[in-house]
Amino acid sequence: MDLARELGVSTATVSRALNGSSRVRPELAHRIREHARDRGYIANRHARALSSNSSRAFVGFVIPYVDTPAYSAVAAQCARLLSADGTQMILTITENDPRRELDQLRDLVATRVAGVVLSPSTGILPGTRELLQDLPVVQFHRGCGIDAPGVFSDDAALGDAVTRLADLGHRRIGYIGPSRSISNGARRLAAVRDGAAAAGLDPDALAVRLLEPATDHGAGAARELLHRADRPTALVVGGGTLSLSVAREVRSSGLRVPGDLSLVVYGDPAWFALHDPPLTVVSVDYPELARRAARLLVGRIGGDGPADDVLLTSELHPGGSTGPPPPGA
Amino acid sequence: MDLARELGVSTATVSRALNGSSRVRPELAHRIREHARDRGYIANRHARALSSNSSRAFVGFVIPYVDTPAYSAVAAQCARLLSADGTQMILTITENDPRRELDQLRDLVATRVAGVVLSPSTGILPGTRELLQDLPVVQFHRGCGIDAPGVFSDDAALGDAVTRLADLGHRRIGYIGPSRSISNGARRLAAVRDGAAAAGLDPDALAVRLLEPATDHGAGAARELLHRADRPTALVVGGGTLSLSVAREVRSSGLRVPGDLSLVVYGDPAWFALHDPPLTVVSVDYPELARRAARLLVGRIGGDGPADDVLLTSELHPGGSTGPPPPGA
DNA sequence: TTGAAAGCGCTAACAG
DNA sequence: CTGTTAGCGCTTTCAA
Repeated sequence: MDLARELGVSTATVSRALNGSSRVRPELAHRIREHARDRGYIANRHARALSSNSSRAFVGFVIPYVDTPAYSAVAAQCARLLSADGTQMILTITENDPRRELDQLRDLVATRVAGVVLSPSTGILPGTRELLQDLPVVQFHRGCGIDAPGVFSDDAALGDAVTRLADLGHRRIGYIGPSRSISNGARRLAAVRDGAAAAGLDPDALAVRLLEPATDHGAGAARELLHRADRPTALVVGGGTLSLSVAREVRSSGLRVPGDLSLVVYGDPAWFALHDPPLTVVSVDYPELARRAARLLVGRIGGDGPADDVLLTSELHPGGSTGPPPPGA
Repeated sequence: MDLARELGVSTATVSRALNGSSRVRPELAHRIREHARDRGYIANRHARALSSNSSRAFVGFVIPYVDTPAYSAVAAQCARLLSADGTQMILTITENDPRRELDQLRDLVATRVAGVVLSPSTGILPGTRELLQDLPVVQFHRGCGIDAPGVFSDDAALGDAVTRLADLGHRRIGYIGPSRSISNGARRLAAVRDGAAAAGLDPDALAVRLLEPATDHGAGAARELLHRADRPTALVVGGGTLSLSVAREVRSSGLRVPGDLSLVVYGDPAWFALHDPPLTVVSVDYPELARRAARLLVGRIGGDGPADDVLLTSELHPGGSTGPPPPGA
């Protein structure tokens, strides 16, 4: 209104000029924009959102944690990509608590977000499911059973790792990974079992330890496995945070890697290269995962038809931590 | 309006009931809330923000990156703490680009955020400074010259590290850290120099290499230092990402740690414990940093008077990567 | 091409 | 305690 008054035009014209409508005389539009800039005018997004009820001004990004490479990399990328569109990303941490998840989702609906990127918590609530139904959603990293596309890692490289270990002669292979109650836990375990089967090993003969997220850091499971009489000659880990603690536990067990024990971990090869020898790592291209998620969300918001899941190929990044089993075993 | 009609009351009463005003008959209030819940009513935050012009519905969180432990941990904590208040955190990545920073800040002003947590980019723009003036701001990790409190690490442990190395007998100490153009780069260099001086060493005799953020990963600087005729017998690194690449470079140089070279890095001890021997690490309590930042911001928003900077004590986490210099040196 | 005016969904005086 | 009503700052018909 101020601008309109000062320039002797109507608010409608100002609005049109500022929004780049072609239905205003270019010269006038230019003058208005100039004046707005000089005055340091910044349009109120709330008013805008309230008025034109359809906008992609905000999206939600709902994840269990962010202080983990997987999530932080993707959060960063998404915020970056979306901001280019003028879309603001509201970051929300569930800590894997279904109750929080629901509350936060409700808050996001309250700000009428255009869509949501979601990495669901473990025990997703019915109310949450309901909210999600009338919202463009992209699942990411983990899935819950809702009808929305998602971007995931195929985690096939975990299977490759097992196959390769079996080919090296390992017969007692251990696997420590996230619980099956998370979708990616189930997927990773399946990959590992497939890998064993592919090499002619009985999947049920694997020494498997599945852990609830953030409950335990895997050190206990590793210790237990490594102190058994028939301890595995190779250990595969299916989670980033788990990998760190398992690697530490292996170190403190005094076993030599790969002499006594072959070790394959999950996460960022750059960090696991600190280990001596550099660890063999199953990794995913997180920035790419993020790009796909962002693109998918934009598509959903844009009203594109039903989209397919994106399954990114995981990679087995060879290090020096795998070798033949020790002679005695 | 729907709720009001359906219950035969006015919108004002509904609003009051939903906002927990005491000026409505408890029984009625209860009935209204119940009905709202059943209908799945979720109040529009934009309308709310527009109407009651003062709200802490949104805050901005503006940082150069988030896929780095320092920032991701703090982002997570802040989002967590603020969401307890019903405040939504808009995450924004500048990539250390002043232009983006300004744009994003302008967008945040457009959504009338109650305040901003900011880790300024290197060459902050005048326009940015101006925007920041009439906004509750908390600086974090880095500072720019604006009049706003901040939370930082004191980085004094970097100085302790140098002192300790000098006490072990090291005379040629190298330092690789972030450029002085970032405030924490300057602070860390100062800490290192102080540490040298405290041990009776000439600060100017340190072999210092300062790097622009994200331009170079420190490997080059490390290589150069380690291949000099009078190569340092100890190396201190003043940045998390730098530490990783320097550690790798040291590894590939073939020098033994700490036999040939003592090494002190910066970051999360848990990760650097992967190295053999575990590296000595200068670390900061990031969750605590986040808590302080969140608390400070809430204070600012609440209109508390001028607040002081928070300087968190950094810690020297001893590993096995420091020892006396090699006999010959 | 421009203007007048009616909302968007809520809160907050101001009355009663 | 409750209702009426006037905005909050925009966008968007509908006319001109």
